[in-house]
Amino acid sequence: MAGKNTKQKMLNLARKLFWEKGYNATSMRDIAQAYGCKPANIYNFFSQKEDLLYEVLLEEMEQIITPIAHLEKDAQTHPVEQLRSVIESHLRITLSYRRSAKLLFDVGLDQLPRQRRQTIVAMRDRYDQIIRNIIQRGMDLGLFPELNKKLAGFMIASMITRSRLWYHPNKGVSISDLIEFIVNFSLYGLAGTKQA
Amino acid sequence: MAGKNTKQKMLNLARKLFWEKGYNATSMRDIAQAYGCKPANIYNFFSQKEDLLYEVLLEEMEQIITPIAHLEKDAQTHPVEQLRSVIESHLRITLSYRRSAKLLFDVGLDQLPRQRRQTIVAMRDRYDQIIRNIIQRGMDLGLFPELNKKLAGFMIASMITRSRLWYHPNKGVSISDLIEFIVNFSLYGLAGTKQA
DNA sequence: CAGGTGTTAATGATCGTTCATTAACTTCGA
DNA sequence: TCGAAGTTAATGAACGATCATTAACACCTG
Repeated sequence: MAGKNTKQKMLNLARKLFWEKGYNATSMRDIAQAYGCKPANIYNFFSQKEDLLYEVLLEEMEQIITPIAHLEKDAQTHPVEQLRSVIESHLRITLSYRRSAKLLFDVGLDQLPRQRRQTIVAMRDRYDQIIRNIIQRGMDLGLFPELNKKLAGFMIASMITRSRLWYHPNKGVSISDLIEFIVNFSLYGLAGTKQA
Repeated sequence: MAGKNTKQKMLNLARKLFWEKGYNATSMRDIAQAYGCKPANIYNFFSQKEDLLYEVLLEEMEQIITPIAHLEKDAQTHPVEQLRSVIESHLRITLSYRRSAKLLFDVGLDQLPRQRRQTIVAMRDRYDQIIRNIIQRGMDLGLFPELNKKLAGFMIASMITRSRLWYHPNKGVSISDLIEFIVNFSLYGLAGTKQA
């Protein structure tokens, strides 16, 4: 009855702890204690610790990609508006666990076996591709000069991803402010950067 | 006799392993094996594993800051040239261990006790301050509009830092190319971003 | 001989995981 | 409707592995 609920609850606690303390630094005992049970009990719902990590990373990527998947091939919307959508969506998800200061993603990927890692990496690649497509459309419209799409995409993603490390709310900069800042910075950066 | 040499050699191997595998994933056995000795032997030169980490992070920060320390108060050089210096210096050091894919810095800081962590963080803050000062000079000269220096500094540092994760040489983009790209991207981003 | 360098072995801690067992609750056939 | 059977969730204890670290002891060189 409460089964599905229990599992999701455990997963949520694991996600919280993973982000706060890192994957390896979070023990099954930690997760059990947070839930209020014994470590062994978690194995009724997840067969390995790694399963928890995998589901966390998978859900994270799905949250990031789903809202912008339609931008993969969208010749209608203005590229600038598309870029704003991507940045806003990604940044809001990134900062939704504001308390955390760990880049779970970077470290956690290595803990997964090859197949699972490839699944996640494929999603990340798809994210990168969406950004590059948008930039390409901007170039086609003459909004940006010819430039290296890959590099530009990495720059934008880097600014978003690392904000998790330094951003704190209630310091005069709202998330909306930050979105606006990165959008502007990116647009002008793109517009001015003429290089392969 | 070979004492100083031995210690430095161990430290270099530890640095290499820390960057490649991460701090916690690197055991004293790993370091000992890399050097060709037993784990206990390392304790003749370092009293704790943490000492190795501390020295690695300290040297890293010194390498980053020393070449640009004079830019903290330099009213002579053109701000654009100053920014280029910072980006070039930081990026070259960041990519000097190209093989590594771990952001040792982010994860490693938490492993240090408060005082040591504060030492490192103070150096990082000083780095941030240098960038902000440069941006301020650019604003004073009217090169950039009034903008949030902190945010802008974080953006630039983020692009540099994360390049360690994705950059691979021999893929058509040289380090010089990348420097040029980030400099341009930053300059135009700064020039166009009018926001607090 | 003295001291820096090495070895072997052990310590205590923590980790992920497994196991047998139990309690509560649901299901279902007679 | 009653009770056997099955399922789910929780428990405490233990296993084997690995970790950083230390102690006791040998070696070699000056």
